[in-house]
Amino acid sequence: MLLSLNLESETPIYIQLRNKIIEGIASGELKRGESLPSVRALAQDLSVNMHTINKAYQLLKNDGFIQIHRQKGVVITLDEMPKVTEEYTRNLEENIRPLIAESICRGMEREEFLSICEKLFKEIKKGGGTS
Amino acid sequence: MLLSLNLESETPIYIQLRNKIIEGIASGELKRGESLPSVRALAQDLSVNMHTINKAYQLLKNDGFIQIHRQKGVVITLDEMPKVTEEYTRNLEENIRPLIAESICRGMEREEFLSICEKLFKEIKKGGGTS
Amino acid sequence: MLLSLNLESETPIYIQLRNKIIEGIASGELKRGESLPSVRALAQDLSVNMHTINKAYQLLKNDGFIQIHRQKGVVITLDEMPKVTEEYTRNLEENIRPLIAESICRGMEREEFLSICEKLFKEIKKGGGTS
Amino acid sequence: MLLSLNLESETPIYIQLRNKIIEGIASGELKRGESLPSVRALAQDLSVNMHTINKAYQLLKNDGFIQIHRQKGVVITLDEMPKVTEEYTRNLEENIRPLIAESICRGMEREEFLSICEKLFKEIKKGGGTS
DNA sequence: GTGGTCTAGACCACT
DNA sequence: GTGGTCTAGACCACG
Repeated sequence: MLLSLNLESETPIYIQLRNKIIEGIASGELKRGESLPSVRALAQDLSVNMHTINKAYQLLKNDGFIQIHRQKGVVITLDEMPKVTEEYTRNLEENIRPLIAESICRGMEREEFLSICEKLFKEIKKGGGTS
Repeated sequence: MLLSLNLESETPIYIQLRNKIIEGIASGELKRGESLPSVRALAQDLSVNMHTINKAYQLLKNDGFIQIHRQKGVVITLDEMPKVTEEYTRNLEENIRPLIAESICRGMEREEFLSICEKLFKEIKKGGGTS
Repeated sequence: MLLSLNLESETPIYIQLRNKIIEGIASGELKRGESLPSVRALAQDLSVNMHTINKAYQLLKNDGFIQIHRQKGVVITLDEMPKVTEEYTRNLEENIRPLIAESICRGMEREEFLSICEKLFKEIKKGGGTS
Repeated sequence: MLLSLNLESETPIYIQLRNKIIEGIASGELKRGESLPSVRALAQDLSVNMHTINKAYQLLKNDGFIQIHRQKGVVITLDEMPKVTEEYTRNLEENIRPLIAESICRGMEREEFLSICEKLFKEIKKGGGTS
């Protein structure tokens, strides 16, 4: 799996990293039990600070996407994937809401918005998208 | 228009404010040419600092949602609202993409995601929503 | 002479006004000895504050473009027009310099810049341009 | 690169700063990818407030002249420099127009004006100029 | 009274 | 140590 970062982005690197890995899981590119590079290795690979990688991994672990074993290293969770909790949905809505509001202001039709979402669904499931 | 802020949120106050105002425009609660409170007045109202309000206003001005009028003060833009530009769409996709990816991981069906979007569309257009 | 103002512009109204009048003189639309509306009349016409008009007139008077008589009112100067002083040139250069610098950065050729200037010269002398 | 400010000038400090940096880019003194001092360092250097420097940097970032890089700090943009857009040209003309109008009033010949521009072009490209 | 500019100093997130 | 956010309070230009 290729991880590309945008160092000028406003999005913190560790969040970008988290998102890429989640996208990898979503696309099926990263399978349950598959192992991820060690903090050190990945840090060197991407030439970013170890702490940054660590932070991303901790986030993913706390959400239950990955497991960190002393010896086996970092692997995509073997347990169940996290579910759609009520909290998650609330959070999701809170994140989408302003995006929809702005789209409305700019005159985007509901259908257009939805079709963008559909497109992204397909793109991600196919493992497409480098962004 | 009632503006409520969440001071404990991770989202910076000025972003929250920006979003609320955009939502107000989207819902039709704020109409073209309608004036917004002065920087100082709003600051006192919300008990936050003048500069924080100003930052939100500057953002909105730069995006073309409001105008800072020499005489009338701050008003919702009388010119055309900003459009759906290519850049906006690109940005929008970049913002939605990780949300969709995570939803997929958590096993949310495409239909469910889309129906949440539809719900939000309705909610906003009706001027609903407390968030 | 039609004076149009842009109330959302960053340029203060009284400066805009000053500039318009100077442009009127440059184009020949306003001739030596011609009279300008009184402060009150113009203020009402443009629906701006009297102080604003006054400020513009004072600027023009101080630079020697107009004369303000108790009885005859405001007229384009009957004396000699102000000249190109050393101070004026220094000032002019200071104003153009950053514009040229930015143009260079953006890859504009010297010829293009000069031709824009030539175009403006013609436009103004013909009394063209509403901007 | 030596940055000198005029604290008594009417031009806000952050604009002066912006202009100096753009001039530095135009002259070639500041090259693509070259890094600028940190907000705090420059603030101390010039004995102005951090926020003032920041404002200048934000302006330059928004226009695409610099990037604020997560690791390297502030650098002259590595991407393409901003171009001569239609909007830029419109703006430029609006800025030059009153300067030309006044020059005409004062009896400056078109040739003289153009030769001043040419002189400035040369001066800037050579990295000259103290202003 | 309005926004624009500037200062001083604080805390936090990120690397 | 970096930029980002926020506060508090001051002065000025504009209308």
